[in-house]
Amino acid sequence: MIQIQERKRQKFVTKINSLRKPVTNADALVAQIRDGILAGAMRSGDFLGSERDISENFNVSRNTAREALRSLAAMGAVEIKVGVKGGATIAEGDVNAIGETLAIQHCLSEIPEDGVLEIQSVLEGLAAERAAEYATKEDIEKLEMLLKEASELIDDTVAFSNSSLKFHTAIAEAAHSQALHMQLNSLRYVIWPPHNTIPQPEVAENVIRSHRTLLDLIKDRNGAGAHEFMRDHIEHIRNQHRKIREKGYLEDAICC
Amino acid sequence: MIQIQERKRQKFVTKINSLRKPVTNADALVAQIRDGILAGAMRSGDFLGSERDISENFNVSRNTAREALRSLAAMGAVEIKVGVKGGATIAEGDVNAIGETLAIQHCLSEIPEDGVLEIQSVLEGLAAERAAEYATKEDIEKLEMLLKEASELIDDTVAFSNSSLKFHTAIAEAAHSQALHMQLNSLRYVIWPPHNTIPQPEVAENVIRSHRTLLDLIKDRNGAGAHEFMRDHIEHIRNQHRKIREKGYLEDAICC
DNA sequence: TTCTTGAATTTGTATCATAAATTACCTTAT
DNA sequence: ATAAGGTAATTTATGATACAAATTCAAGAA
Repeated sequence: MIQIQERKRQKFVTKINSLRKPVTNADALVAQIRDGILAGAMRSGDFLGSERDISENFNVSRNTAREALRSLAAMGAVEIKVGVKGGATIAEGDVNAIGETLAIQHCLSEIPEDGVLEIQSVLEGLAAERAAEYATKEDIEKLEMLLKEASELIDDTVAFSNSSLKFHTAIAEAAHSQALHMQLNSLRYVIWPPHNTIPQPEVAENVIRSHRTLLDLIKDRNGAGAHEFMRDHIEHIRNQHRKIREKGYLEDAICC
Repeated sequence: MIQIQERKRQKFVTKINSLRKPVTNADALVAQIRDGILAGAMRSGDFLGSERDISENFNVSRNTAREALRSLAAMGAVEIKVGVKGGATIAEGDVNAIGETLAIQHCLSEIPEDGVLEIQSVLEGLAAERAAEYATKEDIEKLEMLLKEASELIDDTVAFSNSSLKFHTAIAEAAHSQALHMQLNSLRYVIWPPHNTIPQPEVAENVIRSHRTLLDLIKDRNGAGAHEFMRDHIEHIRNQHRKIREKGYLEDAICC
């Protein structure tokens, strides 16, 4: 059943709400459950009951309850299961949950991609440094494996690009900072998709060499070196994107 | 009316979808409109029609169409208006749209706040640097105004804290990087709320002095100086949070 | 002109009904 | 006793209909 009494962060919550219009019943229901999560009164795995339970507890129709649950599901706040023991439960945290939403916002805001790459440069640099400090044996093995995989895919542009992307993601994971991982994960959705092709295998080989150097720096526990190298790596990509925007084409091809 | 034929970024979209379960009709509808946005086929202001139009175009019930629109609205992808010329339109980008979702994910993921502050330190440092480079006369005036406002609110802890938060936000705006603004805006929701009280007016005066110095550096167009000062400023806060976690209390009080 | 009023449209909400998915339990056969 | 399979119960997914509330717009009154 649903019980929301605690309101530790009432003021914060009020502030968020003031930005919206809490007019409809469905919105009010969303707000109440959202606040319960933000206040810590509801945690991952807590069972909210079936749609029928919720609609009765809040004195709304099942439709309204369903709409509220759809909103919460879109935010990654609840998970909904069908069947006998089904219903809504507070979801587990998911570093990918905001990726979609952020990608949409970037599209609709027409945010200059140079600004995104600037942030990516800074954050990936930090990630490389932390990876050099905190990477486990398993992290290193995974990075070696991905590097090997990429070198075998050097002629398949799409597969190579995806593998290369996984390499960057693995570095973010090796940094062992969930916050960093989540932020980078969302930024990646914004930049990579449109330009993830690599026309020439020579370029791919350059990428492999860069990644090789980076991984060696991480294995040497050279945090400052890894940081600087990664920043240069991303700044190189940033420059190529800049060239594309200015000239409309690119002779060198983009890489990861 | 709704027409989605273009699929420039089919591959990307497929990849996102593969993470989810596109089983229900409502989800399929969400996916189609989301893909339209990501592919650039739908832009802010485009009219999607009324719920009735949508339900007929997609051969689903009004209920299903409504649920899809609720999901899209939760992602900030559409805006819904009531009345004669009402219906759903593709929303304008909103730098605050992801704040709520991200805050929820941070809550549910129980992401260590030290990691968030580390990122904040890096990004706010960058923001201060860019602000020193790109701030307009209006930006400077706004910062001066906020600083004056804060100094008058020195005895009202809550109001002072909010004003101080606005100062940081204004710096992010003065950097004139939408990407930076959006990222910082979302991170702020995570950290500030629980600890936004300042017990002692002396501490508030320290804050004012720090912000004064920072603003002067920005006015002097000293990017490197502003960057370093802001990082120290945030790292100071980060250390105080660390003390709270270790000792369970804090003698100095937290500040912004 | 300006204001009011009312009709038309569209979302918000409720209720009822059916299909599909999932679980739990019971039966049956080996 | 145990495993297999089938059946019933629960719950979401979807659809249909109805009415209330909000909003727009235009016609008509002052």
